[in-house]
Amino acid sequence: MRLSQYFLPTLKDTPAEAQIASHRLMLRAGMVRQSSAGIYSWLPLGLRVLKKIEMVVREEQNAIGCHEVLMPTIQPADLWRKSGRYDDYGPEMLRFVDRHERDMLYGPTNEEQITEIFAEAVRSYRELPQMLYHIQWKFRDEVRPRFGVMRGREFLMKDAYSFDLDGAGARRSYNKMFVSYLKTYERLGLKAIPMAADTGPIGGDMSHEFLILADTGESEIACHRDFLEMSLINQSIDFDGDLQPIVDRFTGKYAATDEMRNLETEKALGEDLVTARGIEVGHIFNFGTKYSKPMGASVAGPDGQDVAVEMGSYGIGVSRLVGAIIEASHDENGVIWPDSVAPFQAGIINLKSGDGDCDNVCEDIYRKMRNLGVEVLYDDRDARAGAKFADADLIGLPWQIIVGPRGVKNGVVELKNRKSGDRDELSLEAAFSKISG
RNA sequence: CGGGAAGUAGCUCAGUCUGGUAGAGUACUCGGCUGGGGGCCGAGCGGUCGCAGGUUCAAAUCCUGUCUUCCCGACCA
Repeated sequence: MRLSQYFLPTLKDTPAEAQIASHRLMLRAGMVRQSSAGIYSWLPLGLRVLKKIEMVVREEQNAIGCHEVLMPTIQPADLWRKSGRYDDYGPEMLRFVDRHERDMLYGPTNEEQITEIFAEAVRSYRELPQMLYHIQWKFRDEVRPRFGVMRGREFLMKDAYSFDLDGAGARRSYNKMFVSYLKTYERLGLKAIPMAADTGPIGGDMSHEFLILADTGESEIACHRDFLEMSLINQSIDFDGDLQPIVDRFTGKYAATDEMRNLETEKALGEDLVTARGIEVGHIFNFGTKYSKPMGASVAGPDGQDVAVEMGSYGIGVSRLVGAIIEASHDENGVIWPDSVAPFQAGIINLKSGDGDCDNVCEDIYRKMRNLGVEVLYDDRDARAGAKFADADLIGLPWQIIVGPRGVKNGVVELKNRKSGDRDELSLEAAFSKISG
């Protein structure tokens, strides 16, 4: 992409309404613009990041045999009356009436919708287990939206739903999702820690929140030091095998959100206790037959008797992750994207646009990188070097190829790594191999 | 929903206390000089001062109402 032809309205000043780092940087980097409180438009750069996160999430869901669907944003109130939640949900649910005087709502979540779809289609235990997910915009009319896209009213969420014949099956589905989430967050460059969550009236130990650590997190958390070292990266996981050992490993040590903390346990941990601030980026939940019973989602079991299916739901806040990743990874100059979600893998900074030699070298690099399939943003604007550096750092290009008269004369380019700040003078070939490497 | 703050040029803000021709920086346009970390000089463009009432000869400024946004708290299946 040539920057001179792109739509990237970066800001030097921080708009007054933005207080926290991710909100400030998303506005300054031209990723989003606020429409009204908690509702945002996504501009090209922000949308690229959103789509990349979405893609990672999608791939990991597909990898465990969860099938993608797409349910509507608008749902009929009757659906929610069936589950009893129409009255329970409160003013967070945006309700309205269509032209035929039917009560409608903008979905804050989709348990009812998916349960109806499932109930209508599945009759036999032989068709179980089943897992379905979608990535869709939701709306919750928060009393007080804040933190930019992290606590918006309209937000993009991946929500998945599992259907099993019995508790043991539900546990297997839950474990699949649990491990899948660990992988997903690692791929997104995040350290996510699963923490036991309040299961409300359902009870049991089958609910976890996934929190990432960031100094500006919304709540205080505490966990065992070992969590900082745990990783699944480079491990091939057999999702059809027994996942309980992995789940046990990630739930065996102490980890608690604000309201779940136990001071005695923490005292006993001593030096091994870590306290930090966290941002919730996912929540998985087993709720048994809470929806399947009232919504009539039952199947014929092996004995021919109908049984209500055991269900679970599994959410990842996709749009929230954009902000969360920035909170976890930025400096005073701008965003530092993990490679997997960076809007562009590399940038070319032409320090002297209009200079024949510099232009030629940049064009050459630009063409070659595109041929190699590298997503590259070429800053071909007629702007000062300083302005180009500032924008490149602001939007967080992981690799920056800096082309100036000095290097061109010597047949080298300068390669800067956004994260480390390291700058090396290299041949073009060497730079390419570093970027792709 | 309780408490607090702010709405003036695209953006960041001054001016409001003490009423009297609408300001600065930045961005943008044009010209010139520049060219390795958000340049310099000059000339321009750009504002129903959130909105509605009221007081006054006169309101960005005082009064009343209202809308919007932000912050703290409560809330966040």
